[in-house]
Amino acid sequence: MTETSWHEQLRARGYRVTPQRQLVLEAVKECEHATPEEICNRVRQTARGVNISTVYRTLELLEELGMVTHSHLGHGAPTYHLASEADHVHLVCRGCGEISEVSQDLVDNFVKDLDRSVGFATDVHHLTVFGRCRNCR
Amino acid sequence: MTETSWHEQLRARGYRVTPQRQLVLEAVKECEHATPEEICNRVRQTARGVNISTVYRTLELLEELGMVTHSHLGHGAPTYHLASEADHVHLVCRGCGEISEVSQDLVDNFVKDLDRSVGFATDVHHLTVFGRCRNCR
DNA sequence: TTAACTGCAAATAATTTGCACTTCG
DNA sequence: CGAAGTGCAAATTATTTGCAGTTAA
Repeated sequence: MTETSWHEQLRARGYRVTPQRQLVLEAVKECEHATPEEICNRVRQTARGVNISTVYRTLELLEELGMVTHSHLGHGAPTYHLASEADHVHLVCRGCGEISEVSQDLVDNFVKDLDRSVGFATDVHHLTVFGRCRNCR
Repeated sequence: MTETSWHEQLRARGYRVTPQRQLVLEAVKECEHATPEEICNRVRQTARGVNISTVYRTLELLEELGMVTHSHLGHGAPTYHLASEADHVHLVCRGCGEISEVSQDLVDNFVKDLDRSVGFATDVHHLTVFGRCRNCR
């Protein structure tokens, strides 16, 4: 999505382009897998800060617009990342806590099976698999 | 697991068998997919109540013993169920919110693929798939 | 008897909300 | 100008913790 296109997308829906929204989106781009808190801190490193409430409200909006998605990678807060870069599935190791990513190809068959057998359309972007990595099993 | 065997399992590890622990386990059995809060309320319908802290502490213990597991089925609190009945994977529909279950056979291939390609041992009991069900897609 | 357990109240963490003030368009 | 957005502080929700009193073994 180009810079101007998401601005227009916002305006078309009656939303406004504000510095806060631009900063939050920037922060999501820069630090993949960031919690709302982390995004807030990141933005605060710039001249202009943002309030944590605004971060939550903005992430909700950006998610509604389909620009970002979130995953639950552990017990704590969810992590956000660009939807356009969410072409992978997260593997979370319960042993060392490491988060790795595998390409979507690996889940294609699984997704097809779910569709065929129960008509379920999987949201692959939101798929997180818990278990143990090669080193910890 | 038999009634006595888990009592022994507790004692063998220096833990005690208390009425609260028995009641919480009962509640988990009775209401599948219950949050800690719901479990607490369930137990409170009996003569003896339990404190919510005790519910949390007990669930943690039972999970450590491998008797219960939990899933994150939505934004709220996690839901607990018997490990022995966790032979299924949860599908959560973003449209109607319905939670359905599919047998583990369906994910077998996926699990094998993950193992083969990256050596990851999937915890199938904890796998939750978000998406849209047949009616809502 | 005594270490483990529980209840209670207070602390923490994550998130949401009401409202007065600010700003984009 | 006026509706949309923001900051701030207070409210909520989910969970954890310290501690003094209780209980299983």
